[in-house]
Amino acid sequence: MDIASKYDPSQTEDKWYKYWLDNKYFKSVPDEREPYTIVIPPPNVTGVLHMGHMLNNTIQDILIRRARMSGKNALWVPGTDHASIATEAKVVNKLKEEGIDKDDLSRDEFLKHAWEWTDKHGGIILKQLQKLGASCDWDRTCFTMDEIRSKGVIKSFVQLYNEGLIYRGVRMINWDTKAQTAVSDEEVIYKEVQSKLYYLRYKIEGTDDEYVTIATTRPETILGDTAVCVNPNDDRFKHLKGKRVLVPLINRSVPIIEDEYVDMEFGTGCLKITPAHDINDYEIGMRHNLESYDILNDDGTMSEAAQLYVGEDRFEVRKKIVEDLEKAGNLVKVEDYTNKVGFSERTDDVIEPKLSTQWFLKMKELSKPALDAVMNDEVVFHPKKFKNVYRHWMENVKDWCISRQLWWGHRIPVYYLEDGSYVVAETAEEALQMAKEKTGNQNLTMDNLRQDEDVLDTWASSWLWPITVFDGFEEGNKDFEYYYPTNDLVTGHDIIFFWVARMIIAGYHFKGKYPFKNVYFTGMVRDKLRRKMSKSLGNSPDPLDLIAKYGADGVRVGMLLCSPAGGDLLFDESLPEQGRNFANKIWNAFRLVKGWEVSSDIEQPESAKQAIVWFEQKLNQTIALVDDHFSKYRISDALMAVYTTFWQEFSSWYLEAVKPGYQQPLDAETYKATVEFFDKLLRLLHPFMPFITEEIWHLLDERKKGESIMISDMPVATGINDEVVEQFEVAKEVVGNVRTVRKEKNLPMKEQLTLSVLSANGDYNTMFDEVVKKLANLKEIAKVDEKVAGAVSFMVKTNEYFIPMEGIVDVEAELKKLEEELKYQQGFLASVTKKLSNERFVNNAPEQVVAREKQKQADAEAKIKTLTASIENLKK
RNA sequence: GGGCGAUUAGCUCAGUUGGUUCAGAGCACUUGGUUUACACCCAAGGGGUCGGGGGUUCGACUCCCUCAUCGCCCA
Repeated sequence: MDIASKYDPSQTEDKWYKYWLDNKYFKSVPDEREPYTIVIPPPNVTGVLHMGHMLNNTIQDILIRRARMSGKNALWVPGTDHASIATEAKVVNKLKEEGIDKDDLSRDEFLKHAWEWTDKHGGIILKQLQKLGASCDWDRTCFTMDEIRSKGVIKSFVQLYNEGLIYRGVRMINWDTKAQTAVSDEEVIYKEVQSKLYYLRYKIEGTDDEYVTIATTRPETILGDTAVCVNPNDDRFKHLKGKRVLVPLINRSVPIIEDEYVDMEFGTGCLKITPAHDINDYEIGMRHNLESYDILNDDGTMSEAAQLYVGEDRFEVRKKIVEDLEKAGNLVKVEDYTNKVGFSERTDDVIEPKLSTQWFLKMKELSKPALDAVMNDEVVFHPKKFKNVYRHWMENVKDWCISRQLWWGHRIPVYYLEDGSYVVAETAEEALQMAKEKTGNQNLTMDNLRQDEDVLDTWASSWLWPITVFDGFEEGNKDFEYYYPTNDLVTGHDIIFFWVARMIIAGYHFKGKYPFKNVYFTGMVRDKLRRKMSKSLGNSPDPLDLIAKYGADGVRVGMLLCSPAGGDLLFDESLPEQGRNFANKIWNAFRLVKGWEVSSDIEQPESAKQAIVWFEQKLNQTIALVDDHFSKYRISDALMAVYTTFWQEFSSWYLEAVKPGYQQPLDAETYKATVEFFDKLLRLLHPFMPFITEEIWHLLDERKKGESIMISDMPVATGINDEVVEQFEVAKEVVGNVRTVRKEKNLPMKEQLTLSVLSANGDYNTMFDEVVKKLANLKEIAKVDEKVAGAVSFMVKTNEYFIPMEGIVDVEAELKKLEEELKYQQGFLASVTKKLSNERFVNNAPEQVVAREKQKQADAEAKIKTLTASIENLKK
């Protein structure tokens, strides 16, 4: 058989993905098996795949494939998110490029454009996931704005409203002037910026030349000032009590008030109060019954209430007003200042705190069960450290502003009557019925009702995701009953509040049960310089290019090799390269095995028998280790365990040990065992590297039509004999020592040597002698009763080994080596003896530990005896 | 300003209830090796006072305090 010496992923990946799809292996329907479910964190419908998705979905696929091979009914539900503000912004931009202004469109016209855009670009990202090998049940693909999901969102709103948890109110919210909508606290990103601190003086009313000086970073907001505030404990301002000052330029008379909120150390100790445009000022305003002037329009220009600069942009006004204040003699000084300013996560607009009428969800009571669930590990976080972060947020949770002044989203199911009152209903028809009952007027028609213009926050649909993907708001839904709660959620820790916390809240509130049992938080993918990967920095490789270059398996391995749960992953192309190299290693191991001529006429060599005895145990040990890692969600460690087992143990030790001589056939028994080992290793590897394992699995042995490694059984450990594994480690050490001697003494590998062994306590174990002979290229291993003269020696455990050198032994070098070893052993013995002569150690330490120390002591003593004798011998 | 976390080999990180002279892995590096699966390879090797200081303990990379540096989240 002619097999290429390099593995070529492009020849296999699409082929096998199609095969899996054709055979419907990803599909899941409820049956008698135990379910294992993951719901995908839905990517933005118009988004493109980035490295974060790669990491995330690789992990999900690994979990799903492993569960599927372990006898579970595994279901991975895919889908996309309508991403209200992000998508709307994209559509607005696209229309602008076409010369269309959103303001000129009706709601319906705009939505038509948005749907067209969604249909065109939506789902590209899911196609990209298929390249990665994602084994999602694509027939179940959901969209947060499709019919079923929308119905669930509306139902949940109505329910929460009826429970008294949703209210409408005027509150200070975060206003995005670009998107012209409110955004939630979580959508505001605080960034440090270089700005100026302006010191402005306000004339005290009724005086000619007395002033108070305040400091502000936002001088344009003085037009909305309704007070100046000092700390009541501040002696400097006692004389101002009860007086009033005049706001510069507009000469509005405002009171001087006292509030402990004011930091006496900051600025001048005098604070201007603008209740309409600062959250703290707002609260002070509430306490002191201050007036409030909203000086900004929704687009960020000055409003009529500002009196001056009406219609001009807030940042332009900032420059102008400083000049005007200077002219008017109110500007005292300007200092450089670094402060933190809130920016919109989506539009990067500077957020304006603004008073606005919005819909809110009361969170305090709602979050209680969700907080408890995580604290007592009913929902388990991996890694645990995120429990603290979660608790902190949940204990300080604020009401959630759920309305957005956008069109792309779920329209709020609130219907206003002409008198300003409203009804809340799932449909317009129901709303009309309720309105009729409410007013007693049976003649009302739809025309008398006006639905709220706003839509809901995107997360108000995604927080229901684990429920709505199974249509869980329908009573008695079989799918929901079978698959819910789901098992694992895999997501970035950056959306712990946006999404994870709220899903848990929704799970308990609507279904009385957690939505998922485990949460695996991935880190952020960063570049080598620890910068977040982003489009604007251009530091993110295109995942599809990477797949083309290194293969999906290679990229998957690369993502995982360096991604502990919750820790950031510093991405570098050397990672997928390492993954690709590993794939090639597997390929060549296969090439070797497949290239052997197999004969049932020859006897199985003793060395092969021994190697098989060992590897069977070694493999068992690895299987158990991998199980253990998975049970603790140490997925990188699990991969590393299989990686080293395949590369070091299987390829470098086992295959070398059973390999026949050049152009010699292999006996049938060894071949059979080798193929079985290979098969098990492939199955262990399959969740990590689905494509190459499927390819080789089919080439390795006869397979029936429709068979696949992805539905084969995950190997299970069947009792490990540690003694065998340990003994082989000794054999490895002997081989390694012989190799070192060869190198040091320039003995070619081809030259057969004789190894003599002197066993101190007669416990020399011959279990793997034949393997040692083969791998070290030895004529024989001879047992001797006394030291061999004129030989190079080394020790493994308490046995001393000799390689005769026929007169070319460098006595000085040998002596030096032995004396170094002796010194080390003496130091070791000293430390052990010290420990053992410490009564408190012997009395306090566990028995096992003491016994181990005693064994160490005995071994060291034996070694020292041997070494001393050898040195004496050499000196003769 | 509040909180969380990190600091271990040149780099990225493990080190799982404190117990082998336990300081480890991968990559990188050095040296040697190719007619006999793979140079995307094989073999051998160098390299760290576990951020500094203090404490608890028979025993500390591991627990406590403190300082320094860095990162993240929140206001």
